[in-house]
Amino acid sequence: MRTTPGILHLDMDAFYASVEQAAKPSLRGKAVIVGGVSGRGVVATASYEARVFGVRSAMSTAEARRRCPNAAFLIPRFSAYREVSEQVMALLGELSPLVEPLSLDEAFVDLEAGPYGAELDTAKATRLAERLRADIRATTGLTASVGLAPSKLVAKIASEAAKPDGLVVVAPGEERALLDPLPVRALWGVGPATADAMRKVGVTTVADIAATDPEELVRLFGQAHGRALHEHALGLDDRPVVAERDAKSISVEDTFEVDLADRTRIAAELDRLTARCVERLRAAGRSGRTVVVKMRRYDFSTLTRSETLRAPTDDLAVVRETVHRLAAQVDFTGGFRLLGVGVTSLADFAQQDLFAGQEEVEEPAGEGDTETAAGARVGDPLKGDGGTGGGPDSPADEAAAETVADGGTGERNGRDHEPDTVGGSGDPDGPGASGGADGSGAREAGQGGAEPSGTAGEAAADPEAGAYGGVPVFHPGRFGATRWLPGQDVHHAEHGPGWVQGSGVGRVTVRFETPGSPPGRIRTFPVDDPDLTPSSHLPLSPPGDSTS
DNA sequence: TCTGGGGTCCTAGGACCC
DNA sequence: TCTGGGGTCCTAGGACCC
Repeated sequence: MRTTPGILHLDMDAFYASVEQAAKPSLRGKAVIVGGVSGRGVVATASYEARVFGVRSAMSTAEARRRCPNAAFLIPRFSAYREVSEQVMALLGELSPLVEPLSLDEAFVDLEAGPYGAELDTAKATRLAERLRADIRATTGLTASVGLAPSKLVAKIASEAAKPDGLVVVAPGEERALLDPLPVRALWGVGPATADAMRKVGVTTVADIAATDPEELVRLFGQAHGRALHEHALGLDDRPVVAERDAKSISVEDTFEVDLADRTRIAAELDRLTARCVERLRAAGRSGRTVVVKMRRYDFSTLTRSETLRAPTDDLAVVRETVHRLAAQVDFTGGFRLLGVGVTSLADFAQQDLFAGQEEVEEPAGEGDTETAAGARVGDPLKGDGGTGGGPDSPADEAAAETVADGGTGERNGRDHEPDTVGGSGDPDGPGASGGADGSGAREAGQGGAEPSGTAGEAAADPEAGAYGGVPVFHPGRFGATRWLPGQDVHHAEHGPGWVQGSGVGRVTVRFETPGSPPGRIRTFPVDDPDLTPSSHLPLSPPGDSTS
């Protein structure tokens, strides 16, 4: 346990909503709600002005509209948030190389690992935190709350206590004074279900948990959770700050405004999701071995079906076939409100295309060689061992494989009926041919994207923004209709930059203002006005630039 | 007009291996 | 042959977090 409050937790205040207020002068001081704006949307972030009316994160947008009908309801603009986030994370990086981002607006910093680590005491840590908050305000115009404590657990709770725009320092030995009176929900890992179970046995505060027999907690909440709960309630937490974490899964999902019951439509949506998922997989330079399909029914019951391939893949056709095989296992009666496609058991294929065509692929010798991209992608599937005890197996050798090798495991999931599972398009050819197939696969995935745009950052942002609105990003004239989403950045040939305030009945209302301008005025146009185009976000101007 | 999207971690049971 | 313990892999579901 540390003897200084050397762990810092930073949490930006009402982050998305605050960025919107900074970007849109007319919204400053007003209720702003960022999230899904469709019928099934939920609130991502509400400004403090909106919270007065009881609007909270994760509340349905419908409920938020009831509580705060005059708020501005905006779709999230992730590319703008990402830009601000990078500025903030850069400031954290000046304090220590050990920065662990939890999301765009939250991070841990291990101050002891940084340049001030040696001289660190409570007073020094406090000065660093105050300077950080001032720097964040100076460069972004936004406020942040900070917790300083000897552990991650307490630092996070301290930053929560500091909100908004505050700093709370917890010196070693003071942890329990902060924790004891808090409701159990304050502890990390205590959600609605755990809190409910605790209430039933008379445990409502963190002090109550601390006073409970750990064995009782294990009985109620399982080995891992039970133990952690007791330790955390005592303020004990020695988890380190971890800078780089590799993603363990990549997934995409869409909720539909109306439940989908039609098989053809569902298949088409699964294809779209698969393309997005594989696109992101490849963009990350990864490949995955387990494919997951997620389907949520009208009653919110959720089912998942997964299949583990014999080797990792990033091949669109392979993933698509697996997805359809999995979907075929479920009963479509009643339809689905949500469909999702994911890939887990990720492996690195970061160098794949750099060495395509150069790298020798020695199939027989390539036992588990994940360094050789093509070798891993092409050779391993043909090996077909997959750790299940099966023997040699390849698309070309299907019959032989069935009789010779795969004991019970191969049959168990019925995969052997589908020799294409791993081998891609069933191409039994050598590595060279498959390498070529992979190249075209990459192009295919790229073209499948909504907006083939220049940077990886943009490509990543677009699907997110599109998903929130429940429609793809705006395409002029596509399908003969246009849809403008509230909060969206636009540019008008005559009036310049602005943002969509609302649209309907063939008209779209735009407010023309920029981060550095005074509050702007509103104008209304036909939705198909050729002078009006979507645009990328403008950078936030430094505070003080504004004339307002 | 109840309940987004992208993740992580844990549990439990069955199969299989030694 | 009728009884096992430990370990790993796979699958499904669920709690939780931001």
